[in-house]
Amino acid sequence: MKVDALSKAELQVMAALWRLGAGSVADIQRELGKERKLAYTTVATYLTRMAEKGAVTARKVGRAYVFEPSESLSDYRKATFRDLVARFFDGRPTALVSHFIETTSFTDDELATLRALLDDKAKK
Amino acid sequence: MKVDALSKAELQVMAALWRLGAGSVADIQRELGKERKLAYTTVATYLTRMAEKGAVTARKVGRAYVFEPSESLSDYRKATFRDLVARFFDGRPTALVSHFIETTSFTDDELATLRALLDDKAKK
DNA sequence: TCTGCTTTACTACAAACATAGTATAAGGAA
DNA sequence: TTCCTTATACTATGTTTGTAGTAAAGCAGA
Repeated sequence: MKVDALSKAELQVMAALWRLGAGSVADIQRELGKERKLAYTTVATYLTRMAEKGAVTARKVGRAYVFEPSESLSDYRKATFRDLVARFFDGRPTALVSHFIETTSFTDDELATLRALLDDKAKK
Repeated sequence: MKVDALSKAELQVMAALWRLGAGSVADIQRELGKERKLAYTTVATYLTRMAEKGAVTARKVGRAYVFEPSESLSDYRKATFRDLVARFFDGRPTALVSHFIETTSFTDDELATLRALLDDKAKK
């Protein structure tokens, strides 16, 4: 938990892990390789640190460890946005929604979709 | 600019500065004091670093320097959310709004307000 | 069994960060 | 002018981060 205790580089590793679901150092390095080129041992170092911090869990599978995120991406996202809403919108999600509605330009389709969502909400 | 190049501690100083608009080391230390207790010289060190990074500007007023944010809170907020939208919602603000509408529970009043906002948008 | 890969363990090291002390200068009170 | 009080400048130190190398251990093929 407490994923925002991760450094930038660690977060990127975490992102790769979220994409994979789970994986070994080699898997993760491969997945990262698409955008970020890091030595195998560098990735291993990050993973070890992250395991110490409790951000990932490691279980031995045969010769190697398989790592897994301790927190799901959606939980992380939720926590991140809760923080942001707290910081910028006084903790009121409605304020955030208002802000974005006001400052975004939508297509007619998008407007319709959003309205439908609100109607749904109202019905319940 | 480029406020996300600030470290956590520096960001807190920045937040205090945004609240104040502008202030001397002493002012900022006082403002920070409410949540965060830091030595005067520590605050001064941060401010100096931040000035080097260009995140704040310093002008000598009498004996002391008065610091001022180089980027407004609202610009910072804008940039922050643009990043977040990019990371979590594939760059589509609409997706963010949808997400929040779906996951937030609104009062009737709030729903009405949001709907009114959408109507406004539609009219334009 | 010997030889390679694969993988972990341990170590390294420079840069950035968090935090603050000391020294010194400058302005105001006495 | 002498002495406080502020304020800045410079220095310091422990920690975290970013990045990776080396050594050693285990298993797989020849």
